Amino acid sequence: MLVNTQKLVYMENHILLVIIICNNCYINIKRKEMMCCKFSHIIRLYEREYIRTTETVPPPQDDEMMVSERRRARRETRRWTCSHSAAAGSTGGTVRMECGYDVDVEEMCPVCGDNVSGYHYGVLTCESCKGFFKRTVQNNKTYSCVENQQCSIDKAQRKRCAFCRFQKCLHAGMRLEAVRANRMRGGRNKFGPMYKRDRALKQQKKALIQAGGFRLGNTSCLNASQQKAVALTGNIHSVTILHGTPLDTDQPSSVSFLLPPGVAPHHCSSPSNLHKSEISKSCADSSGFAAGIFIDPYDSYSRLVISRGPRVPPLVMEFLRCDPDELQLQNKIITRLQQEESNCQRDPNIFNPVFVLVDQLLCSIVEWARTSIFFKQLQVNDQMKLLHCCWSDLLVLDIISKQVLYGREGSLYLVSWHQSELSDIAPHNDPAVDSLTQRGHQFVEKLRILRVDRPEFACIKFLILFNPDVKELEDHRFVEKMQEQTEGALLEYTLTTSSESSGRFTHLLLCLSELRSLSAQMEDYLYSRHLSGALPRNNLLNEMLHAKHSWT
DNA sequence: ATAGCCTTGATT
DNA sequence: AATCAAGGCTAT
Repeated sequence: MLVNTQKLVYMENHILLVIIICNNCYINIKRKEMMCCKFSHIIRLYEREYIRTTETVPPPQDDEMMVSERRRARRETRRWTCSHSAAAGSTGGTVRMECGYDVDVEEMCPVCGDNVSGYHYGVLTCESCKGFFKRTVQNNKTYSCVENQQCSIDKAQRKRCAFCRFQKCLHAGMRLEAVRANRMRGGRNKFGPMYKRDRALKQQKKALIQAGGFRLGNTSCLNASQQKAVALTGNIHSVTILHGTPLDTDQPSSVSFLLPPGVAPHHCSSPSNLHKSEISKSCADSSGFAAGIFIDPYDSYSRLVISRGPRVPPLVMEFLRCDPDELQLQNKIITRLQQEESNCQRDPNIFNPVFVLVDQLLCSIVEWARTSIFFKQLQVNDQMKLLHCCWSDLLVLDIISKQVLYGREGSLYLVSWHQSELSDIAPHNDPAVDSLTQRGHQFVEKLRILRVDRPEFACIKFLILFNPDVKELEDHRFVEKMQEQTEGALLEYTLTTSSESSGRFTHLLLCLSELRSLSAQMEDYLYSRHLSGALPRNNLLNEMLHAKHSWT
């Protein structure tokens, strides 16, 4: 396939990664055509830009390494403190504060506020509460409270009321079943994955706080209550994590059905269905960075922020910020459709607006991915592998989410100012298309009933994008970690918006499986059209189809 | 009884 | 081999 100048001029309005993806295909398919100098020039431009963007973003730190480093620091501090206090003849606790050990608010024991020493019986706690919980459970102790069972438990008073201390342990999430009946030493228990997930959640918060620090100058500008709020979010919840796409048609050759004026998006009643501009505004309201990071429920300003809607976890907020501006997207689609139509005036039969639309959506999806948080840190090879594997899932999700968020029943929302009747769009006799549109329609209805909102769609997009099952990734660990963090963020969000515990989260993951099945069907259909020569050549859709099938 | 440190052993 | 969350030991 030849790259012509017109195509490149057209594409420079879009994204350089599109060209890089084409580049990959050229390497695989027709290496000689890579020698096109204009093309190579743009590749170089992209590479320069890629290096520039990745160099400015610090890589996320390995959470396990951080935990082990912190522990080592604690151990050293403890030793230092002990020797120091022995020499000074004082108790360790106060000296520790003076020795310069960076007291991390996130390391406070949820029971007594002492420094945590690691995960114990399901929760990050201090050594003393670990021992207390163990003794209580192992020896079947029963306590009683001489007051009104509401004793305050802190480091100084934790010995005063064992009853309230134990209650607080249970309330913090410490698990009776983690104390071994057979008293076996060593080894690991079934809570390992839970600890891992909790670490991922904490790491996600840390990454965002660090990112916030870059913009704010220094995290030390947080006040005490803000820091405390950061520390208090993110307890482990006992959840079951389940691990577990269309509407393309043969069209009459005209874009007229897309162009008339008039219908504004609706179905945006939920506070979570904010458009990007609204999200930006909400972010600007909160220290110029992701709203919700520094929320303290006891602070009056934060209460004001909270009262506007559910607390959106910081990572979800970042995902929302990555969402492309819907209006700009629509303008691109219209411009491209008009452009393609005028290009095809001599031969109207070769112009198919739906394929142009799908191709343009694909371009936008790739642009979104390339500029998105974390994804842009990956090497280009990994970016391409991930996109080659998930483009159809993202495409279907994009179309489906538009129907759920902005569409009307019985209509197909394609651009904001016009909703076509399904019957206008799909006058066909192709059973494959019928099946796809029917499945797509049912799926949209299902998601409408579920009231899936923008933050959830944003998370699902990243869950699709960071797929650790993609083979031969150079940085598989990073992708895996991002998937975990995204899952954690989605879980956290659903827990704040839904009363049904982790049920909604599980439900959304099941929807994701359904989406993948739908997208596989769509891809098969598109590929069959591609083989029969019905798809226009020289576009991204073509490249994607080709790339995926040349891999598998 | 408490709590800081040590030992153990499955998992990575 | 390193990790780390269990249980164990023991000075207070």
